Amino acid sequence: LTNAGPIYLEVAVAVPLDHTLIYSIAVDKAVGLTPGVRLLVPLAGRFVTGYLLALCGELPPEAASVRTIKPVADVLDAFPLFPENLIPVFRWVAQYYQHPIGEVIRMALPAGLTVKSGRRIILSKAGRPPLAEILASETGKAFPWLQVLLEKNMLTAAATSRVWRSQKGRRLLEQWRQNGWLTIKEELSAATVKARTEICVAASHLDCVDEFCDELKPSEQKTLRLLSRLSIAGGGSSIPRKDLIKAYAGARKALKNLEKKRLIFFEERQVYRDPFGERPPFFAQPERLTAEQEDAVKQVNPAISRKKFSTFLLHGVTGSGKTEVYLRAAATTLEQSRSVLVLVPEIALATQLEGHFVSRFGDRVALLHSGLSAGEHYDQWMRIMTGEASIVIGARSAVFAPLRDPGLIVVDEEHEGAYKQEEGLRYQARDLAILRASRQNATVILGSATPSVTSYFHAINGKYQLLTIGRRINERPLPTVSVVDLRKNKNADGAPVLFSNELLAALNENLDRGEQSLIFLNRRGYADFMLCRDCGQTVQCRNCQISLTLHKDRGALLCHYCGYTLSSAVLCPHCRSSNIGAIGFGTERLEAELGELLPQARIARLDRDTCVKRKHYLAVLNKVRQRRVDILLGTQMITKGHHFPHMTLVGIVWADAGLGLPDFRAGERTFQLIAQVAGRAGRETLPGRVIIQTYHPDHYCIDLARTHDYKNLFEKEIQSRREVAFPPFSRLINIRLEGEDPDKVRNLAHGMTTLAGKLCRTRRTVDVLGPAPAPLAKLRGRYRWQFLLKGPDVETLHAFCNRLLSKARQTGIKAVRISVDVDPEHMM
DNA sequence: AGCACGCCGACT
DNA sequence: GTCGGCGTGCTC
Repeated sequence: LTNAGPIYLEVAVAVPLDHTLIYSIAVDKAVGLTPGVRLLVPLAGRFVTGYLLALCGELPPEAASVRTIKPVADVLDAFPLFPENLIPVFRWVAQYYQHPIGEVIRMALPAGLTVKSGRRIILSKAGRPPLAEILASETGKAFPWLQVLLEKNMLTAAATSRVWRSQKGRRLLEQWRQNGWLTIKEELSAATVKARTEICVAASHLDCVDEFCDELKPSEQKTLRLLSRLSIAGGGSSIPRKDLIKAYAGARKALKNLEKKRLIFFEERQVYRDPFGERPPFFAQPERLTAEQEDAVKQVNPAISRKKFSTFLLHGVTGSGKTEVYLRAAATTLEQSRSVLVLVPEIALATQLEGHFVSRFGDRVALLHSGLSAGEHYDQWMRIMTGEASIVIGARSAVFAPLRDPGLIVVDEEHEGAYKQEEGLRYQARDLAILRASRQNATVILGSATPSVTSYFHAINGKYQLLTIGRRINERPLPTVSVVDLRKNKNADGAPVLFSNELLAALNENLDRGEQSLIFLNRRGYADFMLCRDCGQTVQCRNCQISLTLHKDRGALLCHYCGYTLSSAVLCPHCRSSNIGAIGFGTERLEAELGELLPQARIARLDRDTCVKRKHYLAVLNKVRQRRVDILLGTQMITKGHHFPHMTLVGIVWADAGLGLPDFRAGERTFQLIAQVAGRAGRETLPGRVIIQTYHPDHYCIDLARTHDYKNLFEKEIQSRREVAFPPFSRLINIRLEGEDPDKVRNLAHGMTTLAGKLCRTRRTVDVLGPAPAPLAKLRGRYRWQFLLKGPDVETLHAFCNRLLSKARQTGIKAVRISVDVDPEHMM
């Protein structure tokens, strides 16, 4: 380098800033610095984590106006955490979803890697304050944390940060420091996740162990032989010390001696925590493919070999063997020395697919999902980053997996709502999969038995290539579906029933035959709500104004949105009556009632309440597989991905539960749900049967689900979308306002909508819908309003949205938080 | 986010 | 008059 000026770095800081910042670093410190490493950078009087995006030799023009370019404080990584070619993807995501880029990167990376500066209070040994005296005084009452300080002699970083935030607390601390009573230690909050290492042993001369043995003690001989045997079996790699000691207790001492004699040496090696927990079941490769599978593979594989971006929609009925197509495509991709990313909608779901991939590709598979501990997540991430794992299976956030060169991205069950993140960065992982593939010249396979209307629309219009598998493996017929009208099923006092006579009779028959049944309900908890039988009011959450759900296990009423909990032994909050009871139904109530109706049946329940632990979930599924369960009862969770050969009956308790939701996709969702549950019935040699209970037997979604008629459902839905110009005929942005003052929020919502209306008149292409109170009008103590922007494409909407927000900011936005949801899926 | 700066009410 | 509350704007 001719000039010795500093190197400038473009850094995305992990705070809500919508642009990147420029820092400097001395040339000698920049040696080997690559984009993708974390940096510690000064920002407004503190230190925060930043991600290095780019290096440049001279000051970029956009930073010319900056008063002082600060030098980075530290380089936190020796190796990058993500490949450089992901950076354009991060930039795109930040732009498209209108989210700060540093936050985008932070959420893409494994949790626990963000460092920032903090403070800790330590009481001095000398010159102690008269604490006991102070505690009894006014000061003591004002600062309850003084008690902790007296007992422990220090405060944790978290506690200190709380004290520091209040001016009074800060002032007190500063004063005490001047008195010499305490020290305020400025330190970095340690990153919570680190690589785990273990000590491994390797022999210095592996091939001639016997030569040395004569001069060694028996224990040393034995240890050396054991080491050489294991080492050869492991392909010459070093062996964990603990494994040797486990195999031969005398190895501990012998190893020390052997090291002194220079016959072995120790090394520290990074180990990966095993995320699989229980090993997934083994699946053999099928001998042959069906004609339709063959056809799909023949179209996908050449596309993968071409190494150009292309998207396939694989529409295959349940049980048609889509997984085998994924596996063949994955094998082809690996042959090209490229890697594979497989997205699945939920953690629980991964097991089945994971089993197939592990059976076929062994330890080249890495798993990424929220069920992993922070350490496991980090380990998997690093296995992917180093290229040790070339196949990644993961939930939503795995779309950011640090694969250098993905050649294939599979999105299984692409219609699933779980691909949309509904908090913070509101991204659609399926859409991002396609975007990432387009940037990295990869092939995408979107797989589903019930594709989203939008994806299918793109497929028949040539944007994607449509692959259809209409027949199930071995020509197994689809289950017969019957619909039961719940309106005609009431018990003696006119109350609705949970189990119609038809469903009960079928359950009984199945029990007699020794076959398994599945009962599906789209609800959680014991009951929907508590109803006062005197005044007719329900018990609602005081924060969210929605009905509380009764959990009999805990004897508690629970708000499923904010977690507010109340004892279930309540009086009516409106009229103080004690004549109050549960109404509606959830899985717990179903379980209880079913237990009474069919006392001889072995019943198991799976829903999010029982599924917090993945281990428990796997154990229940195993019980079902081993036929130690007659009836499996559950929510969404049980609707997909599993394969139970003896499950021949599926009952859907209340099929139209979702039809009333304020959502233009409600019809599509209901159909998908029914079709997915029905697909669980009769997947092996036994024929399957489905019974749908509903209050709307004539609704087209229910009727078309009965006849497994996806094409017709699509036609009906696309027709109505066209009429009202909803996606895919337009794009949407939902703007949410929330704040503690209901009037301020409502006024701003109206003000912004009026403003948007005025802007519309100049730009005819955008429509404004609303404002309306959000369906959850009050959540976590905050009032919420929203309005929709509808336009021909996202670019137009972005531009419109930016103008609207900047105009609104000029007028003033006070005490209201505005968040933007691009391509909203749920209007909650 | 979280820090500095700046503007208003309640105290010495 | 100052102290301390919180609201606004900027961070390289």
